[in-house]
Amino acid sequence: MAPDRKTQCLEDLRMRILRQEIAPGADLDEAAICAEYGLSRTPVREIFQRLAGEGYLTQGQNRGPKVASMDLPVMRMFFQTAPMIYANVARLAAENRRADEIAPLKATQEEFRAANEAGDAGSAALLNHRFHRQIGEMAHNPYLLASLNRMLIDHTRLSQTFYRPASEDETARVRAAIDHHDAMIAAIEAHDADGIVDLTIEHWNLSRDRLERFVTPDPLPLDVLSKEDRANAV
Amino acid sequence: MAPDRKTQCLEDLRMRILRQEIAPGADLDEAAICAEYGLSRTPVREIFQRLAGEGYLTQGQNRGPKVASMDLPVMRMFFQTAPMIYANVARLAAENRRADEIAPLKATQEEFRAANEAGDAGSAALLNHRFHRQIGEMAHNPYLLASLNRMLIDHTRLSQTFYRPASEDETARVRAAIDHHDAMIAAIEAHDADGIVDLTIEHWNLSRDRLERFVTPDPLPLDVLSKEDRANAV
DNA sequence: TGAATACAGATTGTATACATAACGTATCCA
DNA sequence: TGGATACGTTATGTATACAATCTGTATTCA
Repeated sequence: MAPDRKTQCLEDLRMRILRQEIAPGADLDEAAICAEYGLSRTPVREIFQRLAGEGYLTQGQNRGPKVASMDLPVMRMFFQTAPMIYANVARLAAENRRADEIAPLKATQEEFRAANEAGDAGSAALLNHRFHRQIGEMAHNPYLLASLNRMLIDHTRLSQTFYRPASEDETARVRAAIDHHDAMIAAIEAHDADGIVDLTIEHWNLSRDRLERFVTPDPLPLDVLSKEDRANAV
Repeated sequence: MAPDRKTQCLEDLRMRILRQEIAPGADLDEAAICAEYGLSRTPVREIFQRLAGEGYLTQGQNRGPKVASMDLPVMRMFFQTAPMIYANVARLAAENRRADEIAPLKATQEEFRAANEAGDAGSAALLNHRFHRQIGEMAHNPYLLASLNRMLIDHTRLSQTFYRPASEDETARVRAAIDHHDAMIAAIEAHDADGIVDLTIEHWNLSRDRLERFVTPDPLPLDVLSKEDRANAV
């Protein structure tokens, strides 16, 4: 069916951007995507418009779409803004959630847990994204949801770099994140607004630590490279 | 030129929605707009996509675009969320504004002042919108800007109902709002973050009072309608 | 040699024709 | 008379052809 291919294309692009399979700043080849999904230009361009509206892409005049960049000033804003948005969204979710929204959240969490146990880092990051987006929807606040969704795009893209196979230390952090999610579900279900704010801050701090650890890793030992090695290294 | 008509159409639609010339919840007639602006369906549909991304419209499957509605639950969220977003955006604007962004803001403010002095309520509301959007851009925070722009859409639409010719009392409030803007410009220019937060909260409180006054007006005097009048009134 | 310009190819924007799906209406049958 | 169904109309989605714009390259002239 035609609409299936279109939906497929839309979701694929979102996923490929979130997984950094298409890098920030890269521009998309309209013709190639048309060919890949067997769609004509019209629906593909519509998809681009939509993704631009969601913050995945940027579009210039007479210029192909580019994947939204993640430069330093924006990253600073990300770290500055995230806790406020996350905490407020979480509070509203606990206050305003509907009963029928709990089950889908739990389902996502189980998939998230399974992906982590299977060591599938890419899927885990995507499921983490879905988990937090679902909480965002439970807040029933369209204004904050707009911010949240944009933050999650960048958060997930950043995560791609560190959800990958890692040390024993990192596995412990992943386990902690999973536990946070479980506790957050319970708090939302119990309408515990204050509880989920604390949990969210804690969860954010964990995530921020991992991100910072990636951005500023331990420096290389100073004496590892001999003079010859450096000469060969270019 | 063709791109002119397209830009014109885009901006006209934004304006007509903000002024409530097209009511919340109303659906747009694609064919009529094509005819009105001499455009084919393709660019018009592109405009719809764009406006949907910005939050002016909502689009369903196999269903024409509708102007974003403003129902009670969303309005509650509006009042709950606005001060937080406005205050934080203002703070960031004071911290991050570039020198060349001050002049355009002042220009808008002068237009705003002129529109108010001319008694042009509709234009004043639109210029107020532009003023606050410019502050949003000066924050250089794409995440919060997404929230802010959505808030401003609804804020401006709500304003339409009360910027109209009013009592002496109301003119005083308009003057206060203008003064706030002047003070806000000065604070941003001086990088006075704390100052602009206070100003923004004050400005919001003024706006909120006017909105609440409109939503819950003074009740009619109980003894005005005689029994006969009431009989005729239905 | 260097810069400017003109051209060719590719990319993006627009118009139109066609396909498909939703909607209202009228007709038919129980 | 009530409801259901079939049909025609309208509206929405898609494909394709054409127009305009941009980009890189080669050629020309100072």
